Amino acid sequence: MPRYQPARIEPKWQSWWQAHDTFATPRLPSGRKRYVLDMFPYPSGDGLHVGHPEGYTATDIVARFERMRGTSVMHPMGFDAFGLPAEEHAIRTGTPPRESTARNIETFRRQLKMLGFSYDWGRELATTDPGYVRWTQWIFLVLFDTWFDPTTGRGRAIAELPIPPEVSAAGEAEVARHRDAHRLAYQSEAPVNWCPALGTVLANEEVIGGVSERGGHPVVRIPLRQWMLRITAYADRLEQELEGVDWPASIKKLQSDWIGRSTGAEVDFFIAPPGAHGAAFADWSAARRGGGFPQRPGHDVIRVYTTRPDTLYGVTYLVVAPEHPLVDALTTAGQREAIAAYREAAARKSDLDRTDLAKEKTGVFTGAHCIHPLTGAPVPVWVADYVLATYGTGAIMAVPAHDERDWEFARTFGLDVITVVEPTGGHGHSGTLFTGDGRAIHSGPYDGLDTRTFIARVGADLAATGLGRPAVNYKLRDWLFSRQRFWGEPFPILHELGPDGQPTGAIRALDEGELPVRLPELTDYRPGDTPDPPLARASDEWLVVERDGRRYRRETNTMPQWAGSCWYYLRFLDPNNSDRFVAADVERAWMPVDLYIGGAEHAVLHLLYARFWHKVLYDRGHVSCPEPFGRLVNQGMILGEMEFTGYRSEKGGWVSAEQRAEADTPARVRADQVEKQGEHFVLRDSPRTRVESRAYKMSKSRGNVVNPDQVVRDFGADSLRLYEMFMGPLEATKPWSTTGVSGVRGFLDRCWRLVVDERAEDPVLAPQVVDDQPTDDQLRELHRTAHKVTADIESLSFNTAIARMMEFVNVFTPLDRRPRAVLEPFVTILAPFAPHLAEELWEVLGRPAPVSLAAWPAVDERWLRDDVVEVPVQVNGKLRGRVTVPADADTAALEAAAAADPRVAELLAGKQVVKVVAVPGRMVNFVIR
RNA sequence: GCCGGAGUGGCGAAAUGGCAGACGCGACGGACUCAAAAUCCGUUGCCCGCAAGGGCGUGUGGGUUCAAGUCCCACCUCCGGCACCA
Repeated sequence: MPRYQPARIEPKWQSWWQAHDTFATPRLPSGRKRYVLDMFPYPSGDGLHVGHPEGYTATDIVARFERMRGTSVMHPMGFDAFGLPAEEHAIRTGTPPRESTARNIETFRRQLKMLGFSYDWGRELATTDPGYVRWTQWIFLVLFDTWFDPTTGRGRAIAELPIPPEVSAAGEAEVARHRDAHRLAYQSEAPVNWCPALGTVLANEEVIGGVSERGGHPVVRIPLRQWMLRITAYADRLEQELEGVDWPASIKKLQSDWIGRSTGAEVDFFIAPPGAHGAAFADWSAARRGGGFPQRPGHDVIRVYTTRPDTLYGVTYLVVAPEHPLVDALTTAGQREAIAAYREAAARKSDLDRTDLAKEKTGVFTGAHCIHPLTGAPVPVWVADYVLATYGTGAIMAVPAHDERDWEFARTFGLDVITVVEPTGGHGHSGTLFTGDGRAIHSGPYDGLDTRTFIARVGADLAATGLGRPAVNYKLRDWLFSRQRFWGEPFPILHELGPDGQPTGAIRALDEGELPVRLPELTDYRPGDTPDPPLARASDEWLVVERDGRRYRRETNTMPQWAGSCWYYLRFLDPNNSDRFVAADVERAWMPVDLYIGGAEHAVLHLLYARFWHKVLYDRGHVSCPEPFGRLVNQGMILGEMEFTGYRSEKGGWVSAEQRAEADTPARVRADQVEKQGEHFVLRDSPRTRVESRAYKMSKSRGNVVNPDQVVRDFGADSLRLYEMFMGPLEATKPWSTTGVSGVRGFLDRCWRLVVDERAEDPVLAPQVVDDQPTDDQLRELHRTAHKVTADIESLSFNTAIARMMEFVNVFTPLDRRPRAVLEPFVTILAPFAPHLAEELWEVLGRPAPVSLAAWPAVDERWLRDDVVEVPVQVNGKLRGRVTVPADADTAALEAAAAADPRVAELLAGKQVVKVVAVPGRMVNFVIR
């Protein structure tokens, strides 16, 4: 019976922990605190994937380790439960999303408990809980009540927004409009991918080649009223405050690139009226000289944004985006038809397709010209979709000699190229592409200036003459925050209805006390014929409300899935608080998160959105720190098992992998049918046939998905945990290997036999476990293991920590007398990694449960030092011998001992020793001639 | 195209500029067994050699250094991300 049986001991200790509330966290920490957080999962219908336990085991080891060291540990888990799959399942089957979500959560919870994670389950939450939604909506109201004050760089209450006199003079409604236009949560008409055939709005990634991914129906981009969050106001802080957080440099860079700050200038180009434009331009420039550069461009100019105002003299044409508001006004009669056709084609393409077709530039001449602000020369205006309406001003000045895109466009359409920058130290050939910095030529008064000086000077000159101004732009766009979907948080917003039952355009926020706004009961989740969200079909009972004698219609969009995950780390601290989203003292005591582990797929969006919300809450005084996440680590992906793939021709014969043709079909080859030959694997029976070897991402279609339930059944939860940590570095991508799991299981079996008598009927101590005083060597082994494992957990190097424990077991397994005084501390070291086994061994050793809260062994430095060390002796850098010397032997002693080694002496005989390098405790090298 | 990351035994991997391959898998040999499994012990980078020993070896080519998997330069391959942001 007492073989190591995870199926018996794992459920036993899971129930014990649950019954004893072993991992319950107090409201406030005492002493040192650690907030150890996992990115919570979306509870999909497929259940847990082996990728989940990787990060979860890593944090669990850290949490358990810290607890054993007396740290107050916050280690919660919950579910990111709103989202599309549940809704699509509902459309297919009619099951309400709330039901399928509840079922999926149950599965996830069971699986997470089965793996023995030490979460405080009393803090579990789901983003779909009404008690959670309430506060998500409350935070939305905070965003709605906040404007960004550029003078202080902070968000402030909307009541503090200065109202210009002309606005207050225009009346109450105008003041409201002014406020609405400055809120961090605002409405705008943004283009969306609308698929009439499917009756739904699609995400960009659901549109391929202008048609829907599912069904291949045409998709058009239509403007639709949307909720936006003004994340761009925080762009600078989101970028700059990355400096203070302990994140991988690559993730910081990813975020910084995503924010994409660029500096340059905006310049206005006067639109030449047909006919005599000279005089009009002169008047216009004179007016600008006096009046300055207007805040918003009038209808008489095209405003462009450029990062290279030093190339102004090289402008040969302008381009406006197809959606640019002035296109109609610009287009001449002769070009009207061509422009209309072009714009319609552009509307059919998603942003993704536009960029996909990057090779071939397209565009149409509008027939209009602008006047170059510095030279007065006419410049043709084109419409082309290589210019994005959503970036900068939606219009550019084209400098084909110094911009690759403009260069390609100009070559396609035979437009002029004027060289105005030449590389410093050489002269560029006129009419070629040069995008680097250099020295100005053909640039009037600026000739000879280097690029940087030119940019500064022309910026000042443009500002002085009212023709332009320095400007900053971001790739980051405001966050499109509404979805035309059912399964998300409703907005706590009402739209006022006029006497005719139509919206007046006025909106009002619900009071805090009215939250949460619950989702209405619907029987049908299907999309309709219009882009109206499903909630628009709710009964009037839900939809229409009266407040203060006025009628309102509820907002029928819902929030995107990101909303719930933007602040869950705060709610975990105080999940049942019904007065506040988190109590202030609790927040101050636990925040920020000390260790945050999750997949790299959230490197940009989730982390950026959460940081944005956090900063707004910080500005408004609701949280105490500006950044939510201190140390961030991305676990790597776990791939399927390594596969060998051969190729067969149509006739059925093998084709070597490097010669395969399109028509050849791949075939799985078993590992025992191949062998390595040089760089490649070949078929054993046909050594000239190469086969491909690699591991693939796990996917249902490939059939290489590993199911954690199955692994637990076959090997136990502790084996799964330990294997995932032993596979390699946490952050690396690594292939699954079933034999690897069984190897780790073998180690746990050996741990078991180290302590337990396998031949006895009951779990009793092995006869080898004795009360002997441990020897010095045994203590050395123990303390070194403890020392190494401690350091490795702190650096998240779990694979080497486990290797060290294996060495320990290898040392003690052959011993007939194993001192309890060494085994007991070892069991505590094992506990964070294989907690169920450790609890069972602890019990067999007769110690009071739980080992999970036992003290982590103290390391005695004394046992880390060696008395004697063996150092390598090199001659000319080649290893020629080893000598054993006292650990504290100095350079001279070391050199003498090395020279005395017979083999070394032989090699040195008759040679001239040019130099000796002796590093105490490490090595000796004789350089001879 | 741009930006990351990675290339080390048959495989997963380890290695503050100082003995390359710890640890695990696999393989081979041995003990136990009627036998097998399990377990325990041993061997295992490649080549030459009976051995002692020697040579080669961390994607490729150069460089720095007494000493390079590790630092520098150039290149190749694979993986991931971004992709007309003016």
